[in-house]
Amino acid sequence: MVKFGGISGEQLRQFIEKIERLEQEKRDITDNIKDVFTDAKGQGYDVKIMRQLLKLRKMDADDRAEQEEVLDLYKAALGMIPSFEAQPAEEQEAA
Amino acid sequence: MVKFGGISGEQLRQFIEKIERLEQEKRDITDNIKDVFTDAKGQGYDVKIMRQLLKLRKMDADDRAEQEEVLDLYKAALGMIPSFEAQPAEEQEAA
Amino acid sequence: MVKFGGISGEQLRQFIEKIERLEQEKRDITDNIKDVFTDAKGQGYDVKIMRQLLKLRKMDADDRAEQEEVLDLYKAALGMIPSFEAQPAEEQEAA
Amino acid sequence: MVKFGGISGEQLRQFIEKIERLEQEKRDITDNIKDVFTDAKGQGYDVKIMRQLLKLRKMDADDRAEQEEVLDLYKAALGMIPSFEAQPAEEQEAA
DNA sequence: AACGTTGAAATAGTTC
DNA sequence: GAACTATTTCAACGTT
Repeated sequence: MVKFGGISGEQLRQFIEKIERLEQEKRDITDNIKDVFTDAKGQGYDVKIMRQLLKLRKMDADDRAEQEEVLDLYKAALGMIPSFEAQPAEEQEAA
Repeated sequence: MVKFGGISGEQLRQFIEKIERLEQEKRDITDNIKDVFTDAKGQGYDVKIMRQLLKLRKMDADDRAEQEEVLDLYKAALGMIPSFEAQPAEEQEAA
Repeated sequence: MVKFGGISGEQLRQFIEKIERLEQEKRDITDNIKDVFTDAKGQGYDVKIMRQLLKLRKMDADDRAEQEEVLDLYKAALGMIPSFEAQPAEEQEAA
Repeated sequence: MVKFGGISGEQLRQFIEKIERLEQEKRDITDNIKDVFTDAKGQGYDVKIMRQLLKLRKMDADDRAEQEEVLDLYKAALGMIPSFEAQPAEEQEAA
């Protein structure tokens, strides 16, 4: 049921504005993060590697196992398919 | 179930190569676009302004329908709630 | 203290941990937003419509300045070229 | 008679519209690619792995060497920093 | 040619 | 589990 008029409109407005405030905070934090990366870069650190570090740290043991599983699957998929040599530009004759 | 070897590998290879072909086409088109810009520049046109023209026209063409849709919903949902103005930063004239 | 890199490793660690803290804050805020939606839903409001409201208000707030800027440029660049309409789907009033 | 009118406006319009046509073609191809992925998925293939295959095939030998170099660097960065254990949530046993 | 900026593509997460 | 949205990542572009 959608509420119209009176106190309900006021309530909705408060919800909306609260969310907008929170989203603004989120944006601020995103900017802060960007600043930290910029600082680190200025100190000679490689941002790309930093991102990899963060990603790795974010993974707990379970996720990491899964990740390796995916990697294995990928290797399996690649290695076991005879017609796949991972050379994008070359054709080989069918056996 | 992942398929290995035999006809399945062939099928996968065909999917992959099809995608590679399509991506190549995409790259070709990108190059064509670049060429058009180069031509236009050679004719004395300002590429930067051309890009903004394209952006504007895209907004006009793509977003207008969606925007109006959103607007309709907005009006329906909100138009009757007196305490809600929907223009966060601006005042409109009283009806 | 440490044999590799000394202060550098420490410094990197501080950058990383700072980012992790900020990302945690972001996640917290995301959760807060979710909670607000949940509350609003509990009060009978339609979350989907609320999202569209937010979207519209964002467009109003953020894009208006940029849009006008683009528009000015567009007018400048194009206004004098009679054969160029720039409103692909609509007619404008005759001058 | 203004100097910006006439044939110049026409020419600009042609450039713009040509680009718009090319961009549309690009979008069509993107859609085609999506369709191929959907087909492949329907045949039981894992889209994520397919993307990895494509990425790998895209890399020629040089790029792959560079990639491994990056990986090594990452390992170096990670392994040589004693304060980095890459287990964010766990305590490490004292040495 | 590195740099930051911006726009597109991919991934992850959420809802129905 | 399928679609939609949000977030993150990647690549192109102009700039210095």
